[in-house]
Amino acid sequence: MSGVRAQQKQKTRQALIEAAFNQLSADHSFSNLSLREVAREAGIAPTSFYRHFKDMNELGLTMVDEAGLTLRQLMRQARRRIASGGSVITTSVVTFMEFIDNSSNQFRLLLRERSGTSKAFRAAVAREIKHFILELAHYLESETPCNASQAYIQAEAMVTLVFNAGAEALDIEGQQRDELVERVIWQLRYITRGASNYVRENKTDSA
Amino acid sequence: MSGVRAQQKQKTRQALIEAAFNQLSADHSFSNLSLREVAREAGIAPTSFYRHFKDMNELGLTMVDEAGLTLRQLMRQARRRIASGGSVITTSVVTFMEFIDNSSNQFRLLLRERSGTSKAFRAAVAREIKHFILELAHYLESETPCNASQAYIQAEAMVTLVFNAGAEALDIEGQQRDELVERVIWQLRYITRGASNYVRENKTDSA
DNA sequence: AATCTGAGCGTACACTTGTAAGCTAAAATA
DNA sequence: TATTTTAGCTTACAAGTGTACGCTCAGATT
Repeated sequence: MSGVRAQQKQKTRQALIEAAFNQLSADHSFSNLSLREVAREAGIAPTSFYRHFKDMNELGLTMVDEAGLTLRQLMRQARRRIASGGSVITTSVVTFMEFIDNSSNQFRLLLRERSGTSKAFRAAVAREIKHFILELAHYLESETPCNASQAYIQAEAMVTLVFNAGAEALDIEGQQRDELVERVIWQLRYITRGASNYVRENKTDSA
Repeated sequence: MSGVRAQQKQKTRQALIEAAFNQLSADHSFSNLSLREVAREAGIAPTSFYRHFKDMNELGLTMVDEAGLTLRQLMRQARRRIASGGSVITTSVVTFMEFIDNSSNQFRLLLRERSGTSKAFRAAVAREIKHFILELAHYLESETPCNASQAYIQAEAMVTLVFNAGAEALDIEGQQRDELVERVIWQLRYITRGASNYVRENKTDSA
């Protein structure tokens, strides 16, 4: 059981995943991919595809998982940057924009399948985004004065805004892009300020 | 030139548009539609399709326009409700949720093509949403103390959050749905409060 | 060493797709 | 009334799709 065989299998499996990601672009979504094309780019016969995935859906869900993983790694990186003295909001936004640029196809997959035609896909993407929100909510709850519910609502809004800004960023460059980033930063500030303001108000009420 | 001919043409043109909308659903997006299927449902031969549209893209852009129209009508309705004494935020959100329910396929089209594979589609949807944002920004600027830039940033955030909540609402019902609506209402309040708070601060600074 | 397993292949088939070409007949025009 | 226009039709084709079936032969197992 040296695993020469299993190793090779893993390799072509990964080749399929990468082939699929490579074929994603601004004008090619996952549902546009064909099993045959993916197999061709991965260098195997169409029918060999089935040795690795039941169908294209299964490939797709695997890809969503992989994109989610990238996203979580990104979060960790952002946290590190913040810990070493960056502004929370700006650092988060800038880090996310790097994700858009460096892993645009991963992001595109999440973006599109979030509202795609497969319920399983939508659920998978929603799960990944929820991770994101929960982590942020946890951070907000521990670092700012607010309860769990307020933290979650706040985090959800922030993630939604950043994610959406990312989507818009895909189509623009240069100054327009900078303006977009500046706008979303202000939007996050509004959220933060508004939330903390309501918290203070509640405390006054109950005092 | 009684127009019997032109009238009939308009009728089947509309039949094509409606057939296409009817074929949209939770698990059937515009890019899944085929010219033949649409023609079949509209009751004409596949090749007759070309008497009305150059290709499916042209049909799609027409559909986006139609959905945009529905959206603008919705805005007018919301404004009427607000004028007759409703809470701005709650009324807007509730009205939007009615749009999601009553015209789900129109909404689905905008939702999906916003991040779809055709740049023309994305631009068309972005344009419709921008109308929405600009109208709201104009309202905010005239009814609350803030400058044009602040109003726009605020309006953009609010529209993004409501639009996104709509997307999530498509997949859920009942209590979860109510909770979602409540969350987005709070998010809008945070935005409003945060923005007005920053405005006050600026005034204090410059005074 | 003998046997089994399974990743990858080639062939084949039944479908669906977009659309080209040319016809028909009814409405519009002159 | 004679002519032109055109919405819709039928037929036809080439291209691409998913996948069933059965083979091979290198690696794993016994």
